[in-house]
Amino acid sequence: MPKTQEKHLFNRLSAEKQERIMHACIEEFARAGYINASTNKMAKAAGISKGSLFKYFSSKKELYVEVIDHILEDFFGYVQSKDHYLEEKDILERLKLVTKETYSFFRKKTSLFKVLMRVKTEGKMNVMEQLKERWEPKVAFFYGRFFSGVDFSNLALTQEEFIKLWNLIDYAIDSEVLSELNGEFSMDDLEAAYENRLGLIHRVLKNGIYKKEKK
Amino acid sequence: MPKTQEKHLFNRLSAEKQERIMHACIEEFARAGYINASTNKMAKAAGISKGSLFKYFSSKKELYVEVIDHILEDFFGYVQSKDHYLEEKDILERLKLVTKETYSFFRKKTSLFKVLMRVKTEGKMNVMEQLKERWEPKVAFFYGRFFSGVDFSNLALTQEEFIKLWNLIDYAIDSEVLSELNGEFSMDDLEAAYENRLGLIHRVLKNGIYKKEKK
Amino acid sequence: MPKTQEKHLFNRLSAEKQERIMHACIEEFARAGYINASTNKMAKAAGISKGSLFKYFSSKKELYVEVIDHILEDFFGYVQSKDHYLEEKDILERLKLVTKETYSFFRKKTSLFKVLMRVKTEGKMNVMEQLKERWEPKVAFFYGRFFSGVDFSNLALTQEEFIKLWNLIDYAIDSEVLSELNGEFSMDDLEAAYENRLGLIHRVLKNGIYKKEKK
Amino acid sequence: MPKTQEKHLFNRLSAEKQERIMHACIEEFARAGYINASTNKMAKAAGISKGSLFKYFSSKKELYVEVIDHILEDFFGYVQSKDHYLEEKDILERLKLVTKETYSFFRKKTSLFKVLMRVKTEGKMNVMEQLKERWEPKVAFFYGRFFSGVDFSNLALTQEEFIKLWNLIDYAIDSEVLSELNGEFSMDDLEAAYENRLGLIHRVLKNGIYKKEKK
DNA sequence: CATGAATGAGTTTTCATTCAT
DNA sequence: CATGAATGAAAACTCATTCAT
Repeated sequence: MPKTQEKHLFNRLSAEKQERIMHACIEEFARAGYINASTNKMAKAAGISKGSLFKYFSSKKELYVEVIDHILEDFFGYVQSKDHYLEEKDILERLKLVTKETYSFFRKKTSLFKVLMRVKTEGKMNVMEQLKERWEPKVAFFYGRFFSGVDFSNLALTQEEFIKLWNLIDYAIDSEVLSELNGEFSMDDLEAAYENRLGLIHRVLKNGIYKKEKK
Repeated sequence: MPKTQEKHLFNRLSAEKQERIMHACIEEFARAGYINASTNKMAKAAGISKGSLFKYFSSKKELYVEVIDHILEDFFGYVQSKDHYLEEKDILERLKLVTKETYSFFRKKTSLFKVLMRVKTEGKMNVMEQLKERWEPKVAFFYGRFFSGVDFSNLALTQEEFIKLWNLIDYAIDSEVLSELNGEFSMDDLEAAYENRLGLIHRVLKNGIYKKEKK
Repeated sequence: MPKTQEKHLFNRLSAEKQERIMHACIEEFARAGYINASTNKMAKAAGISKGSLFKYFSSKKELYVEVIDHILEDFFGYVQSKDHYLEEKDILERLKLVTKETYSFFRKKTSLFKVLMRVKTEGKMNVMEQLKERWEPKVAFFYGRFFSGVDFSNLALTQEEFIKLWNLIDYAIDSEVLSELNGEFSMDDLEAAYENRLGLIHRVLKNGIYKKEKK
Repeated sequence: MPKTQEKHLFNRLSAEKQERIMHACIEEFARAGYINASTNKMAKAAGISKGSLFKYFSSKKELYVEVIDHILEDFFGYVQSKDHYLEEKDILERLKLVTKETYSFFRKKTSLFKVLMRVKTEGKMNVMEQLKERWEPKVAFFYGRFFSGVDFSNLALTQEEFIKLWNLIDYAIDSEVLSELNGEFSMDDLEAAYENRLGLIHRVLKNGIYKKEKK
């Protein structure tokens, strides 16, 4: 008795087909957001029938969850593979390196980025509930890696507090950027908007998060 | 004799009815955001006909603008009336006082808060254009007040930078709170979520925004 | 006991007011046609309330009938006052003169003309039934005048046949002109379109389509 | 194997269903004209859902174009199949024959006739633009046939003038008939109304309105 | 298993008509 | 008598989801 029977129908498809479908769905969600995204267009773009799409994912909402999960899998996989930042011991410098990697990942995958930003916006829908279950362990693992080897002795914040702060910063920048950039934006626009804010934030963080130099 | 003749049809309704309609619309916009809000549901909830709703507001977009304007008017009016914070000269302490007033205003008006949070993220729609015209002068006036009498000589940030930072903080907290609290949330939840973050932020700001003491 | 009690409420209004209302209605019907004409706009343009408009005319349809009647009254009155054409004894020449007078009447009253043309188009509605009752006697009277003194001895058609032919010509030109000119048209456009066709028609009326046998 | 894959969804339906839908739409357009025709009523009458109707035809406008195209296809196909009139060399006699065939076609299809009459008068809408593209080549082909073998040497009109005249006659009769017959009319009524006018018209076309001068 | 035609409740908006004041 | 706020049926059109083939 194989225990794959509980698995999604979708997962039994060939990798190529899975990727094709995911790609089509991501593009559509990125283009239009959850509500306005058309499952019809997705099916057409993926070259499958509407019927099949709803066989693979029982509803639009579930599809959304899977799409986001797929993106996160992709992203965390990438970040994990780039761990040269671990050599940098200063936490702020390490943060800058990770941010840079994040850019370089999303630069070629703008659609993924758009979908993720939209998720935050469309928070309400209880989609989020289902997402968190999957999201959190991955995030926890990532944080574990990020902080490994960091010396907290000269920091005024605990690791937990630093994470909380980091989340806030992400949210802040994403949201503000999202409301500044109108719908259509290039990754260049995006990076410019980021740079605009990150300098200030880092300056504030620097003179705040470290213990006051004595004397 | 005021010349109300040119005023909106809506404004001629009894205060009770105006409030009933506004309330219904706010609840619906809070629940679903601009795009998904249903004018049908609003009319039904307000106990008026679809026809009447569109007599009062010529389109869904205009309705949205008026609703938000209504909320802001309400909010800024309240904040303005509470200006004891001006006595506090330290900017961070002053910020805390203002934030506290903000809480106490929105505590009883969770829906207003939700609508405003959504506005920020629905940037795209050209509704925003019309909103900005009305919004910005009010915001500018508010900032003018907030900074009056503040001594910048011991601050490492310009007023402009401070505003930018403040905006980021607002966005950060709003967004994170929004995605943390699922749809239905009490103002207690909200305040708890805020407190959770504000303490940390203020601590970081404190040791960062002031010039390093020499010696 | 005055017998005005059966009369329309409308007819008891001052001549000035009647004219003001009629004018507003005509302009609106001319602008938009029966279906799309807005009774709201009429009332507003006439400076009366919607309620009053529907007191004066029990429905939009009845209003339409009255408006058309008003126009025809106006037109037939004018044509009657210009009877110099009676001096011309040749029927075709007389017809040309009358056509010319028709132009000169409508040139200053394009809206009246538009309404009349539209009536023909929107034939179906049983508005027509009610109209005919009023229309026909006036038309009969007009025809009586038109033919007075005409020598039928050299005509191959009876008076009745000539009238039938005349009607056909009017319909033909109006309809074709209407479908050629797109909604918005000046009286110049209109006259040009007419001239374009009338020459041919007169030639055929005069001689038929075959060449005259020589000799 | 014809490559029908690019064809309309509508064309893939069973002939019976296509006919049922077309019939319902034609009846509705005939009843109410383009603007007032209700797509809801059409769907209901055809026994299909609103959704399906808009799957088959992407908009009301497109539906209208297709309906008219359908009628014209039908009509021109019929006329083409009946070309015995080509044996008649006199143009007026040939015209009579064609007119007779036209009757016999529309006798059983009154609604088709009504729709076509309405099209002519609803000139304004830019629907017409799309229609002309399809209509004109068919009409041109038909005229080409009609005049083939006709001797113009004894005609006082050019072919172009004759066509213009013919159009006028069509418009005249259609319009007058339309306004005479109120909404509901049988094809018998129609033919009677036609006969009533055509005899006169042909007489005038032949000789003009004046008696022939004695030689 | 895959398909895609069919569905119908839903959307925003309009406007002739009524009726309480 | 005059008013004009209120009504609600109707319009064209969309789209996630189902189910017979």
